[in-house]
Amino acid sequence: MSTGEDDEGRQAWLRTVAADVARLDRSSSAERAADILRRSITEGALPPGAQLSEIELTEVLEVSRNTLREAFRLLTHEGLLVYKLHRGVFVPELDERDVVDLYRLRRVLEVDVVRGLAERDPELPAGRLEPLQDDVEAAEAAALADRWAAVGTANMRFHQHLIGLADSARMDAMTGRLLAELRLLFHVIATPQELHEPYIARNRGLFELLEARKYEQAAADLHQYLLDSEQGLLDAFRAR
Amino acid sequence: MSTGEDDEGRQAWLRTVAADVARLDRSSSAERAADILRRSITEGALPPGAQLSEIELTEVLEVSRNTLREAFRLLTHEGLLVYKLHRGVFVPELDERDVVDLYRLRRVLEVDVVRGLAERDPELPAGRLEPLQDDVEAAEAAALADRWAAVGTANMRFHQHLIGLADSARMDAMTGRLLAELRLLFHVIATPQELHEPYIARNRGLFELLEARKYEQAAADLHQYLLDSEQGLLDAFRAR
DNA sequence: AGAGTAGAGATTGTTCAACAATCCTGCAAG
DNA sequence: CTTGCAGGATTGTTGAACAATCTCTACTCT
Repeated sequence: MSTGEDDEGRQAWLRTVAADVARLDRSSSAERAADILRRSITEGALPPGAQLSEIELTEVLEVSRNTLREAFRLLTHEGLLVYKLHRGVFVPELDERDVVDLYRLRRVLEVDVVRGLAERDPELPAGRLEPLQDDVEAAEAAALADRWAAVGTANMRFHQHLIGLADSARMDAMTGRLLAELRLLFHVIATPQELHEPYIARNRGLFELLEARKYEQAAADLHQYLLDSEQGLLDAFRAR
Repeated sequence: MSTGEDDEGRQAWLRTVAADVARLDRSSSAERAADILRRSITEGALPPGAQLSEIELTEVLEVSRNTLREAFRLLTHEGLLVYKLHRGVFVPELDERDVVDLYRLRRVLEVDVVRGLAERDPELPAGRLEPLQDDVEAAEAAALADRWAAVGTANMRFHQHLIGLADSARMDAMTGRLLAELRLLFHVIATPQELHEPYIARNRGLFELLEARKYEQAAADLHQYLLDSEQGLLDAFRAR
């Protein structure tokens, strides 16, 4: 390995490796258990209101009670579980006020990210929008296959990647939480198709505006997009 | 207690009591330990970079290792500690990029809250600004007594209460985290006076604008306020 | 019959002791 | 100066035990 090569590329490579390493030595037991539970919750196997028995789960997940409780704590702070003292952990039951709260934050964060792109457009490396494109196409493909849960997932990832453009670790973390909670809300909806379908095309529209660097219009569109999405969720909620 | 009294006051009272009860049956051990550690960290007794030994702390805090680890998890998700697998927990060392990241979020959230006040001004109950006034006065009093750490605390509370005006549980939680991390940054600053002093008057100015319902101007002021504050922190950082 | 209550059983909160897995230190060898 | 290898220290995880609290049933009293 020669010493005088370009520093920027080397730095980028170092970060990639560091990220890989960090992914490898995941604190295993507790986080592995949390991963499994997280999927069960976001995919709806554990519906809102369900209680998670410690004894039962120690057997299923094959971890000790202490480790399981650490997994609970992890998920608690992601908003996917709530603790009730001396009564156990439950999958939270979100209501319409949570919808309003979540969408308010989504609007603030996402719209700001898109607006902020205008200022730092020059320094934005090429190919930065690729993850967004992949998500759009994944959603379209899933829709054709009538897999509406997968459509919802792809749409979520689209927004997560959108926030990712801001290069803010804290925004990423917050968005992860917000979207996880949103998933919780989706499970009370009977017909996921009409909930997700309209936003496949709108995501593509948004992506194309970003690609064309029309950031201000993209921000305006996104704002209305999120208002509509919120309204749709509220309607579905009241009709349940 | 008569039955026909005004409902709004009663609702408010019920919430107060509920909050008190919730505070009482705090999951005790783990959260109590976390409280102590939190104060030690935010007050600087545990400086950034310090490692927290499990054995040592079990003796000091008089809790078991398992409970202590749960306290660690709590603080980890507040951003006040970081886990390094098989190496222990550490007080994080934030750098200039974190300053930029934190302030970006502060600007987005706080400015949006103030802007949002314009729309819901009518439904805003009287006395809602009182906590802000208290914080302003506390800061002024602490400054007169040359207690600059207390000034910093009061200024922090001012912003926390400002966010509180939005009635968003998630914004409150996020702000709590952001401000806690900010406190971490303050400890690398040698002279807290020049860092906090300018913002006593600016907080009062902001409060008066809010009281006068000049929300748009308040938002603009706050935006610049936070830009200046960020710059001050960055300068102090580079001069360390 | 219905309301209130006491107690049994189940679940969570917390502790302790032990062992496995990993990291850090210092030292020797190349 | 780097590499490889003990040995000691620290963390990760487990299982069992006991205390504290909740829930539900059955009973008593009016």
